[in-house]
Amino acid sequence: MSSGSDQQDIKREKILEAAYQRFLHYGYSKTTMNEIAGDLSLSKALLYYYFPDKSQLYTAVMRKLAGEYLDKLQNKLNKFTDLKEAFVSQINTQHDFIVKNYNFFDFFRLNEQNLPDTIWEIITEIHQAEMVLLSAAIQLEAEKGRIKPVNNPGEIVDLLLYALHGVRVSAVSHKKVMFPQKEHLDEIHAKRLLLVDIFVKGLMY
Amino acid sequence: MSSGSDQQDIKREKILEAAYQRFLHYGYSKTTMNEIAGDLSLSKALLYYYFPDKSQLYTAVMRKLAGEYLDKLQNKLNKFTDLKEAFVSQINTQHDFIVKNYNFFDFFRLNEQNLPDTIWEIITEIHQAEMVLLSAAIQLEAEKGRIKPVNNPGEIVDLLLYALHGVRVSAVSHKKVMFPQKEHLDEIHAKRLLLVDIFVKGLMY
DNA sequence: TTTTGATAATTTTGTTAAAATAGTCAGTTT
DNA sequence: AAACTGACTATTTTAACAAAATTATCAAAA
Repeated sequence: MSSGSDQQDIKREKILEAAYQRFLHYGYSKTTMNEIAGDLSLSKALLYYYFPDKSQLYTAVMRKLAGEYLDKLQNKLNKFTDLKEAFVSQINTQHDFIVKNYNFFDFFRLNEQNLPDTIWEIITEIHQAEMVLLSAAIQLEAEKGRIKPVNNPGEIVDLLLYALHGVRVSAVSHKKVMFPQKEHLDEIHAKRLLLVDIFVKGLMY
Repeated sequence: MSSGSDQQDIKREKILEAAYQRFLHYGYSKTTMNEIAGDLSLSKALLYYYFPDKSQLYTAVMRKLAGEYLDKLQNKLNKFTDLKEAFVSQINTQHDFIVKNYNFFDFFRLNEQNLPDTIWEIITEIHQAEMVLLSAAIQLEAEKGRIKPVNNPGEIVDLLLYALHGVRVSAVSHKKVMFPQKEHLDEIHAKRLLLVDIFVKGLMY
């Protein structure tokens, strides 16, 4: 990382920030490279000096957000006292993250099926980081004897994360896909808390 | 239902069957009304005598399938001995149903976002029927004192069904949407069994 | 009442041209 | 040399249109 000069890193950050604001307000497809350059009073060509193309600029922003998200998650998980608390932290942190950056993910809602591979890589990275953190939490809880011994914590975490992912808004607007509507986020959040509650009890003796 | 003559009903059934075969092999968009008519050596116009339009023909087939699915589910759920068994029945029956009719749902995979309302109505009907059956199972189990008393069984069933719905194939092919790939169905099925196992335990004392 | 051939209406597909935007590069500035 | 730009090219998106395929209708026949 950061093989360039400090000056370069600072400019890179500025571009990232300007791009983030644009993507957050207008989404990927309604943001042009010209506009981002204009916001910074730079030429478009300079953007290409710092980033190979538009999608990799978007990806870089996404990567930054992911880093911030994981940092926050890690901080919270450093001081959990029981497993449920750990899972709840995950849900809450993710909820806040989604709410805050909702419009940024327009890109996801539109492309749905065929997101670029780089995006999937980041999603996978996040998923794996969560796996590590939460698996450790399970392990610890098992060692303390508060839940049944688990031979494969990763499998359990994986299952829970996917189950949580599936918790979408109920019958009325059954028409759900991978990305929920903004109005439903709180309802989803509540359901997830309930699921975690039941799930954790299911892991106990 | 069936306000027409027996003859009419028989013909209707034949059309439904021919349409089902076509949809199963080629999916909705690659099936033309001419082809269905051709399979039965009828004129296309006759299809419109029996069904108002193509999408309602598809819907009628779907409705029939849904009926068969729910019948099977109801039969199994009539003789469950504990709650886990009931949930497992649901998973198994649904799994068989999806495997058998996989190609029929091409329509779903393609349209994804904007399925016609009639389709959503059927999905909602199925969901509600499942809710009734499984809620009753929970109620019964609670009365027998095998799980904690539940003030709102529907909420629990709803949660489980959505959680199960979210159980998709893991990290590698993270690229999943509402409809899983055929090769992954068995893996998903196994995960769902595990989830039900934990979930049911979580409902116990 | 059931069925059809002929025909109308609509949707899909393919073509093209224009506009918008992404992306490149020779050359200038610091 | 590193940071930067204006002018350029390449690619993608959009709109307009015609042709083809398909859905849907209907008057008349069986």
